[in-house]
Amino acid sequence: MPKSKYESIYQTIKDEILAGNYVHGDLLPSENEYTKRFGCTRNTIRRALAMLTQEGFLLPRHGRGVQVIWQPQKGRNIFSLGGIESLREAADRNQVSMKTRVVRFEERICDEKLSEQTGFDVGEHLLFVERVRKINGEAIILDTNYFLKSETEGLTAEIAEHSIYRYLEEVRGMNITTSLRRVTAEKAVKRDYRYLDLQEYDFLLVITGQVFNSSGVMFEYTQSRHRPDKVCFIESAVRKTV
Amino acid sequence: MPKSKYESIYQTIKDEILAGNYVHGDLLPSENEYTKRFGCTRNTIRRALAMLTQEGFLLPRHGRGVQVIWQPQKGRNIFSLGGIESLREAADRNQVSMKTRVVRFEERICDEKLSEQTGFDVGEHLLFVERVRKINGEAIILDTNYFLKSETEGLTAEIAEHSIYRYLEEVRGMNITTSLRRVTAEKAVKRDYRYLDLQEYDFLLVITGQVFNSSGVMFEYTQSRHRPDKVCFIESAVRKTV
DNA sequence: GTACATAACTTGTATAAACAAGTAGAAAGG
DNA sequence: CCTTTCTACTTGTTTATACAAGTTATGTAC
Repeated sequence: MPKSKYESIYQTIKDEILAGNYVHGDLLPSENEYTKRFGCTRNTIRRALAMLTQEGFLLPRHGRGVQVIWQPQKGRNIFSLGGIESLREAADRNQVSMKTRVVRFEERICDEKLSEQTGFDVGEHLLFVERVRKINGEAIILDTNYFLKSETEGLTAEIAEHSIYRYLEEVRGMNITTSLRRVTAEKAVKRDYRYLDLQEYDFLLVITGQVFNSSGVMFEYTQSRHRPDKVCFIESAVRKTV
Repeated sequence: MPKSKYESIYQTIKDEILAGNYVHGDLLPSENEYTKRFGCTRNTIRRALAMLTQEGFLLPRHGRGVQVIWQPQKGRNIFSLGGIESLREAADRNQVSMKTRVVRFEERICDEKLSEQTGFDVGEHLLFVERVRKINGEAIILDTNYFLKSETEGLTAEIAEHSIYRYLEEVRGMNITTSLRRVTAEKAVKRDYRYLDLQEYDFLLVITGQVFNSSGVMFEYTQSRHRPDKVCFIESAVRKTV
């Protein structure tokens, strides 16, 4: 449950947009109308609207109002880059069935080469998890995670089959706060061919990420390799008018 | 020049981080210290810091302070997905030489199929521009743009060789405000092989975008096809602590 | 009728202030 | 010496208010 006012207002308005209450180009109710409806100040409303703007739902226009520019995408499964969302959460939102198979689950000690790749310190004890994600029956995604061993005590392969994030957040009470992601395209390697239904494709869309918890330590390095026809990543940006 | 206080504070602090005044993990001065330094309220400081957090420079930690988590990347040219930045601007920032060659510059009328792809209305008069970008001598990027003809009167092939955005903003006084971007990986097609130095690669990292001006009309559809070894896109995200 | 001023909206920026909640170190107690 | 308590910090949320600036429609003067 959202704990703050602006978060619950954000969620409410977002739900209304996703439900199709507004068509592309419509103006939202004005900020003042929202203050009456939600019983709060303009600041709080503006904060919620700013989040939705950041995510590409809205286009505020000085003096006129706030326009809804969201339109549902079709064809590919959409994973928004705009927020930290686990694959499980994204799959639920896209209403697709996702099955996870853990193919490797072992402890590793970070060496020079791995440190270069992941950003962990040499000698650090890591938990290495490799998972295949089946979406609607097809093996589409190969997920590789390195977790800081010390922060993931109690994590089992069985839990990894479901949602690791849910475990870390709900059971261990960890707060995942910030992540940095890089998007690249890469040639398929042996492991991709071995585990994924690549069809005619010999390349993958790769999302690499470092995740920080609220203690400020980087506790996860992730690589997510996607068959390119089934996914796309969306992002919105707001240019500072110079 | 930044017109608002929070923008100039944002720029000042960002410059200090990029200049290397703080190393990975350092705490920034507290918000209260910044209010004294910049002579403004905490809200204004927080707004500037929020932007830097959004871009992945900072990790604020409740009760402790704001940690700098930025570290310079190496290897690939980085194009941040976090802001609307033209290729020319990104190239300047990465200090690489970029040459642009216009290979097509013609008027088109939007038909059914093009409308499906770009989101423009059928019958709309469009300006179609195709450009090859050479970075450090290699043809790396194939750029395809469809502009609303009515909004780009006076645009010539010669201007397109430089920066279209600079022209639109400085000469035509247009404000580019919001863009929606999709990231995918796609198989190379004939035109890619014809115009780009693809080397052994047979696929591309593709960024597709719709750009809205401050009048709220979508006035540009962009597709940018990149040889995958030379670029990567980075993005930061902040998870709402549930 | 057309042009211009005006009024009533809208969003954008900034200040000021209060309290909540997390952190860390000093002080006090055993 | 160790533990607990308190205090002084930090960031996080929210209210209230004021004014700036862009848009639109209305009404007035010509």
